[in-house]
Amino acid sequence: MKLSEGVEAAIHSAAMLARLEGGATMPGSALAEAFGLSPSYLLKHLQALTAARILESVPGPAGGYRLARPAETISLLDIVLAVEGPRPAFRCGEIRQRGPVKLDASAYARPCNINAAMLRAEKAYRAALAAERLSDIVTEYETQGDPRAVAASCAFVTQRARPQKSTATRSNT
Amino acid sequence: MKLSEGVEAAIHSAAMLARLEGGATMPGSALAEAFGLSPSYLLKHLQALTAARILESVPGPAGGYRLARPAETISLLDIVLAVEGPRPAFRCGEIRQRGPVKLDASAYARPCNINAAMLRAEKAYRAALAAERLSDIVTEYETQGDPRAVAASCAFVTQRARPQKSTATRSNT
DNA sequence: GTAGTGTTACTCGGATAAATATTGTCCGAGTGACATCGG
DNA sequence: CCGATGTCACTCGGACAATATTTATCCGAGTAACACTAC
Repeated sequence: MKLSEGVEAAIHSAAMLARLEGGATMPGSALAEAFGLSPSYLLKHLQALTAARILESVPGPAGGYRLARPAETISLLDIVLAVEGPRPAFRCGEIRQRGPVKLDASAYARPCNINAAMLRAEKAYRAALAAERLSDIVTEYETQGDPRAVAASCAFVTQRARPQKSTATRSNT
Repeated sequence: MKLSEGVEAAIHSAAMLARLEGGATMPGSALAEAFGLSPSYLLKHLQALTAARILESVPGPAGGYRLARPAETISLLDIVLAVEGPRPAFRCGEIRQRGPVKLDASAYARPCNINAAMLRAEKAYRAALAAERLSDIVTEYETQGDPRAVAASCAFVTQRARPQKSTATRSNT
């Protein structure tokens, strides 16, 4: 039972993107720099999130990624499934039928008890993941997190964010 | 989130061993044959279960494996942890500290919110797995399972089981 | 007939290769911003 | 001075290796049963 390493990066990226405002975007390279990851690899997971309709990608200069839905409607389960795939962790291979004893197919009509038990547990896992909303994660972080870390990440977001339609301050030339 | 293939084999093997009576044992080769698996590979997982004090191994002829504890005290969590390892699926790499922003270590004293959320969900998963006792699995199987399949597996167990101290029937000779 | 003894076959155990999935990297296509040129 | 246009740099997207984990296999150590021999 090993969870992909990229899940952590995906959740952190989504949490940072959730702090953007007004449809602003942030390039994947900035996210990779924020977490000390190789940009090319993080892109792979961001693409998976985009394919799952969790993120939106804006191409071109001043482009980047942005949440496709409000953070309130995104759960950790959505992110995990997008990165790891929708298949359950325990996949019953029906080894009970592979023995030397050959029975009629009707004898295996009932699902495997062991598979059912494992899926029950996994259902509880997914329910717990679904209960963890991205908005709660961000709120909890901004509220209970260390003020210095929050300020630093907020500054990073402000610095690297790309407004939706070049509303840049343009202080100088 | 992919669960090892051997977990299924381990649980099925444990469930079959739970149906033995009076300290009888069953060799790993019989278990492998029952599920159509390569004996050498199944042995690896049975060894893991033995190392975790879930199974007992009896060497020599007429030897084999046997539950080390009553089935009521064995949960699916025990088996999963024995095969997959005790480490949690989500392992926080503290990527929040790997960014270019260097803060004092005290800023990261509080645990990562994302890690905490993932561990909460995994805690629910483990609790659900711990609630699934091996004895319940076996009872449910014998009660609600297809009678033909139950009879066949019971016959297999009776045929391949090795009594504890050669109490063989010795009908002829 | 009984006890002792050597052999034998069967078991588990750990160390060793192959296959697969994950991780990491690279290059190409697309797009909007910017500078330049013309009116 | 304003607009159109061409160039460019930056972005994402998918295809290609390297590594780690999982899967599968083999060979060796140990043990108790079995057969044989001696008494």
